[in-house]
Amino acid sequence: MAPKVSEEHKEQRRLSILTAAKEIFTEKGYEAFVMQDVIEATGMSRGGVYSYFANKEDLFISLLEHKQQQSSNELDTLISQNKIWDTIKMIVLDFKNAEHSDNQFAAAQVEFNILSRNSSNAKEFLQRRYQWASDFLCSLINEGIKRGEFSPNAPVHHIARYYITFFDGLSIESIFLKSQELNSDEQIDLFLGHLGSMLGVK
Amino acid sequence: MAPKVSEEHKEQRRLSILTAAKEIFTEKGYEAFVMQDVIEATGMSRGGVYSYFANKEDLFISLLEHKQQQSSNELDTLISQNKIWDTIKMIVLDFKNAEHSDNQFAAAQVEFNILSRNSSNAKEFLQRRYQWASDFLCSLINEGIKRGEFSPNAPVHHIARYYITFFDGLSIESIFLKSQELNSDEQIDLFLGHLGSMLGVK
DNA sequence: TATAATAATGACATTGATGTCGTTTTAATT
DNA sequence: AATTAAAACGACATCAATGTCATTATTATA
Repeated sequence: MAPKVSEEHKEQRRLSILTAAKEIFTEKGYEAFVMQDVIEATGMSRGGVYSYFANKEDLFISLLEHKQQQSSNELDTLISQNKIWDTIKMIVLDFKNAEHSDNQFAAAQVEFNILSRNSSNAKEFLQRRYQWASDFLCSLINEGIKRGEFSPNAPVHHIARYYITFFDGLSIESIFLKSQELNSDEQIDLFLGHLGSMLGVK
Repeated sequence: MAPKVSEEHKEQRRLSILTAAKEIFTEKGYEAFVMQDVIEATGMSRGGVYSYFANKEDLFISLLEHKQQQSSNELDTLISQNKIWDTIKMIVLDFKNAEHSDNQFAAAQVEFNILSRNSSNAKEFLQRRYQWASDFLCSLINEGIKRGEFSPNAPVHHIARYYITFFDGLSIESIFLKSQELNSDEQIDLFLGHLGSMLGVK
């Protein structure tokens, strides 16, 4: 006559699956991840997990959406309190100091991008996500222009995409190279120089 | 008392497997490729194919080695007949005009890079290969310096790696985006500008 | 033409992951 | 305490791919 548990409880469950999944995706990457892992990690049953997420793809997309929501909020406050160029530098340099696990998860994401190219669901999601990232960067740059910090010498959306490309490239390579073989720090410095000159930072 | 067939014949067979495999890797990507595909495409038997290549990984690595040998020769003549900067521009701009299938194969390569991060065999191969590419670019730049074409404002090997990173990034993105969504042409132009300025082209 | 070495075949055992579904358990309501 | 809606369980059928190996076919030599 009544639902067995509260919405809250279900949300809790969902979250605990997502949390466990994130850890496993980070550790093993996307392809190697199997549902069994999440079943063991949460202690739930096969059917239980499947009642929350239809499959691995659904699980991963939900995870990305969840993360996106979080970081979106954080960024808003960051921007309101700092110069745009300082914010950008902060984000970029964060990549240098990122936890190993952050890089590992970024790798899993790249892997997902690639492996999902034949899934129309995932592809649509990825295109939206790319668009979102690109738009976000554009709006960041435009805000900088409005505030008089930048006068770019290339179309804003090209700069934004160049930015994304560079970090996608770095993400892949960090998968199979140690950061000193890759010279990622130095590459990031070079990139930051180019970014500054494209934006015409004053 | 005699081997059944000539070395030539075996080499021929090997080559025909590689050729078929390349086409399939291009079409389907690395992960989706299964040995059955190559068996059907060549008309050989399962055991036959396996007697030439131990598994998918072995097949793909052999394919890359074969390709590398080919392009290495082509490049040598290119360099001897042109200015280094013109050669570099040619290579970069080739990316713009590349056949769709070339991009597709590049995507399969990126996929291989990522999926093979837990295979020590493949990882070692990839590290060697990255080193080779990086060294090749370095020697290209150094030749340019010797000829008085360049005076770079950053360490040569950082420039080389930056180059590789950019194209790796572009390869990934071209997997799930059309080139006009990606603005790959414009990104390449931006990149070429940065490359020119890093190299101090005269 | 016989034979010996080996290339080529394809059926098969094995593995591992997936998603489903009939059953059992649980807890909110009466 | 009894009822009942639905949450959770886990055994299972299914599928797809892998690599092996006993058998068969082939061809260069004797």
